[in-house]
Amino acid sequence: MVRLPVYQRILTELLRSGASTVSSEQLATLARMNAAKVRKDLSLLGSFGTRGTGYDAAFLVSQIDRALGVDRDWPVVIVGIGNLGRALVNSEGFSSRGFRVAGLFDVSPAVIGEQVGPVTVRHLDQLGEMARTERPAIGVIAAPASAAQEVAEALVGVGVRSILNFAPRVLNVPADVMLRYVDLSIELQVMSFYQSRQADEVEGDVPLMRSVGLSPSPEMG
Amino acid sequence: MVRLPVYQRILTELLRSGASTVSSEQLATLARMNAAKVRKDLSLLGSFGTRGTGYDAAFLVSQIDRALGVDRDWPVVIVGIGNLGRALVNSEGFSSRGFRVAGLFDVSPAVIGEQVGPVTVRHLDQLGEMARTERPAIGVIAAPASAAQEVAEALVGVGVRSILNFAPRVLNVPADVMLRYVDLSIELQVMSFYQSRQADEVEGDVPLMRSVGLSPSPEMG
DNA sequence: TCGTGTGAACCATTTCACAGCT
DNA sequence: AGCTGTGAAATGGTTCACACGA
Repeated sequence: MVRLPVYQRILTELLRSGASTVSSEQLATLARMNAAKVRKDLSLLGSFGTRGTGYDAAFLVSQIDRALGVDRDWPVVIVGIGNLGRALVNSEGFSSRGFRVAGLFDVSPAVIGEQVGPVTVRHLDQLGEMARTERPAIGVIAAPASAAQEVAEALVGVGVRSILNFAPRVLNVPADVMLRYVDLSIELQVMSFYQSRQADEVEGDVPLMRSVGLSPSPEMG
Repeated sequence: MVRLPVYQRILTELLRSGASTVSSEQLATLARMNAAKVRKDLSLLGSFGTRGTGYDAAFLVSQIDRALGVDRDWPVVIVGIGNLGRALVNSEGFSSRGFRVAGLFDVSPAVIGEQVGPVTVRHLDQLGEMARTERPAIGVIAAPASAAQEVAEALVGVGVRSILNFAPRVLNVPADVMLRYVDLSIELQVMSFYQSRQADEVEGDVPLMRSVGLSPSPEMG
C-alpha cells in the first residue's frame, strides 16, 4: 500500500517528539486525510490497535517496516554522480531503512575514483563485475536524459529488477522490470495546474483542492 | 488532472522522433495504460482528435500546456543550494515550461554570492525584499530537514502559496497553502514493497504488479 | 467513555462497448 | 476501415456508522 511510508514518516516524527501511542485521528490529521482510511490501511497489516487507546507507535513502525519489506537488505546502485547523484547518496532515507548504497557508477574520468559518502565511484563498465557479488536489487538512474536508456539496459543486463529513473526520458525495459519515474518538473506542473485552477475560480466557489499530504507516487498500470 | 504531464512528456518525445500524429492506443502503450483512459482524459480538454486518424501531437501539447497553466509565467524560488538545490536549478524541466528560477536562497556564507545557473545565490533574509517585486508563486525547499519548517514559514510569510518540499520532514502550513512532498526514500520504499511482494509470491501466482508507468504524485486529500 | 475494526453505503475512476465521424 | 468520443457497466477505493473491547 502506497500510503504506508507516509504513516511511517509521521510515526517516526511523533516518536522523536516523545509520543508513545497514537490514534487514527491524530495520524489522519497529520497526513491530511480521513481517520477511517487510516484505520482501514492499518488493519490490513493486522490488528494491533488497542480500542480506547490507539496504536503503539513504535510497534506500528516495526510492523510497517515489515510490510514494506524494509526489514530486508536492499543493495542500491546509483548511476550518474552529478549533483543529483550526490544529493541522493547523502539523503537521509537513502542509506537507511534497509537501503544500502552498494555501488556508485559514472563514465566521467573526472569523478571516477572519487569517494562520495561511504563509497568510491567506479566506471559503469565495472557494473557487471560488481553485480556478480552484490546482486543489487534496485538501480537508480541519475544520469543525463541522453544516457538514460543505455544505463537502463546496463542495469537490466546485470539483473536489476527495479529501476528508479530521475532522468526526464521515457524508458523501454522488459515488462517484468519495475520502473518508476521521479520527475521534478512533473511535480511543478501538478502544482501549477492546481494553482491555475485556484486562480481561475470564481470568487465564492468551493476550491477544487487546497492541499495535498505527503504524497508518494501511485501505480498507474 | 494528474496524468497530463505524463502524456506531455511522451508527446514531446514522439515529436522529437518525427511523429506528427498519435493515436490513443500508442499513447496508452507508452504510458503503460488503457487506451480508453487516455481518450477520456484527453476528451476533458475538448475534442481535438480526428476519428480514423488520431490526435495532432503538436496541437495536443499546446492544449495540455494550456490546461496545466504552463503557458503562464511561474516564478520559482529555491531555498537551500546544496547538491539537491543545484540539481534542481540545472534540471531540464525546471527552468522551462513556464517555470522560471526567480531566486536562489541559502544561509551559508560559503554559497551566498555564488552564481548557480542563471542566478546569484542570496541570503534568505533577502527573500522578502525579492518577493515584493517578483511575487514568486512556487517555493521549493531543498534545505536540511532541521531547517525545513522555518523555511516554509518564511515562504508563507512572503506570500508563496505553493510549496514543494524535498526535506524529509512533515511541515505545518496554513490550509490554504498547497504543499507537496517529494521524498526519494519513499520512492525506494514503494519499490521495495512491491519487490517484496513479488518475492513472496507463490510460484504460478499472478503477480500483484509488474510495473508502473511514469508516475506523478496523486492528491491525497 | 474512547477509539479500533469492519460491514455497508457511497463515490470516483477505470474499462467496456459501440455509435458516429473522417 | 480506423479511431475518437462517450454512455453504461464494472471495479476499486473512501467514508459512514456502529458494535465491541479496553
